[in-house]
Formats: sequence, C-alpha cells, structure tokens
Amino acid sequence: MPELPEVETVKNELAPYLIGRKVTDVSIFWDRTVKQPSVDELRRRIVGQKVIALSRRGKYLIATLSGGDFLIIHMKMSGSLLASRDSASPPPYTRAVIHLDDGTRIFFRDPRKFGKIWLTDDIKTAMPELGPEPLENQFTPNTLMKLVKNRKAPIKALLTDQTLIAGIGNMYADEALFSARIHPLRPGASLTPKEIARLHEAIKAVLRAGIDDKGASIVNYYRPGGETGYAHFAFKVAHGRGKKCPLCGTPIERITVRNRGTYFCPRCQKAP
DNA sequence: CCCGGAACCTGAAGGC
DNA sequence: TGCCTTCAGGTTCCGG
Repeated sequence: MPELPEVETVKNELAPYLIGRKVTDVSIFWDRTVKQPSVDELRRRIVGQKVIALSRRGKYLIATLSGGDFLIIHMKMSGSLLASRDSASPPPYTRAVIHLDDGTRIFFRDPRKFGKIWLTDDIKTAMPELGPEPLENQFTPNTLMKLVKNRKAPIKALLTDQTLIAGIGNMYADEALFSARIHPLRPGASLTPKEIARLHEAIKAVLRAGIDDKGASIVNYYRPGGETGYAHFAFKVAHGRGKKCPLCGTPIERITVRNRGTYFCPRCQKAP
C-alpha cells in the first residue's frame, strides 16, 4: 500500500469530498476490515456525524468527526479510497462504502483484505506508538543518529520500522538508501555521521518528490479520483528488476531484507 | 529490548 | 492452455 506520500496524496485529494459532509450510512462487505468496534456499532455510531477534518499520521488516515469520534483507516498493502459522485456500482474488491449526505460515496477497495478501519474516540487504541514524522522539522540528522546508533539490524529494516520513523515503507526506503549510497544490509550502528546526514537528506527528498508526483502506482494504488500517481517513474532502484543503475549502469540487484524485496546498486551501495 | 520469520489475503505475471 | 512459483506500497505475533 500506500506509504507516506501516497497516504498524504489520498488525504489531500479526499478532503474536498469529505470535509463538512455528514455520514448517512456505511456498508461493510468484509467484516474483518472493521477492526473496532463491531460492524453494527460502527454503523450505529457513525451515522449522523459530520467530517470536521482529515489528517495523516504515518500511514494512517484520520477523519475527525463531529460526535467526538475518529474514523481511522489504514490501507495496508493494496487499499485505495475512491470517491464517486454518480451512481456507478462499487468497483471489484470493494470492502466498505461510506455514504455521504450529498450523495457521494467513498469506496474502500482492497484486493488483499489487509486494510483496516477503526471508529474510536481514543486514537491511541487504533494506532501504536509511532516515531517522528520524517518531513517535520523535529526530524533532524541527530534524531536519525540516535535511532540507529545502538542497533545492529539492517538499516533497511530500521527505516521501515514505524516505531522509529513514521511513514517510510519498502519503496521509499530503497530509494533513500540508494540516494545516500548506503547498502541496505549495513547495520544501523555502522553508519558514519556523514552517512547519517546523507540519509536524512535523502529521506526528506524522496518523500517530498513522492508527494509532488502524487504517489507511486506500481500495483493497486489509485488516487481518490481514480487517477494513478507518477512517483514510480522517478524511482531509481525500487522494483527495478532487470533495470540498470542510472548512475553507473550496473544491473540492479534484488535481495530479501525482513521478508521484503529490496533493490539496490551493488556498486554504488557497497556491501557491509 | 532486539531480531528474524511466519501469518494474514488475493491476484498478476512469468516459467515450463 | 494449465499449473506452479514468485512477487506485490504493511503490520502483528511468536519464538529465540
């Protein structure tokens, strides 16, 4: 699913459909999509509440509702939120539909059924403790150094650990490591201050570029209006099977780190 | 606490 | 055409 740039794009583009609207009904087609409370209670509680604000924390999308509740959505690997202002039937793999008082419907399309929805008056019950937002000023090179300096896990695994930094996923971790010329298997503690500085800058740059390009549409990611994003066209190594390094021409390699496909240039990113 | 791997799901794509 | 394997934007749980 969506990583930080994709969720940020969904938040920005969904807001005009949602803000100020009242929820008139909710349909759930796959019960386990609703994590909390029960499907029946969700429907009973949300109907009549107005959407006051839409925000993002890490990869979580948070709608603030007028009745004191929050509707929290995580799209996980394959989820999309699609807005429909006509009467078209829900697209395939729609797991939930939110009906609004102006006739708009929001489809939660999620082929792999990993996505989750919560309705709660306490955000903490839905979200675990998350690390800092990497695009906010509080995230400095020093922050990054403290997070990795005593860790021997591969830096790739640390970057995608949401309790350390919120919002970086598989693709943008690979892109940031390539940009900083750091091998994904380097233990966190082995990074030099210079490398930390490069990585910090690279994280911000790849995430900002991803947002500017409205997210990456490799598979299953669509923006609320149904359009794709463009960020994947700018990827240097992510999903780069069979491609060559844009800097040196060496074939991109794929390894597995924590069960996730990891792409890098074996020449620009020296092995540990 | 830290680390690695399996589990949760379904479909697309490529090899034979 | 089939069948089988691999791969896919994530998180959580379990064992060492």
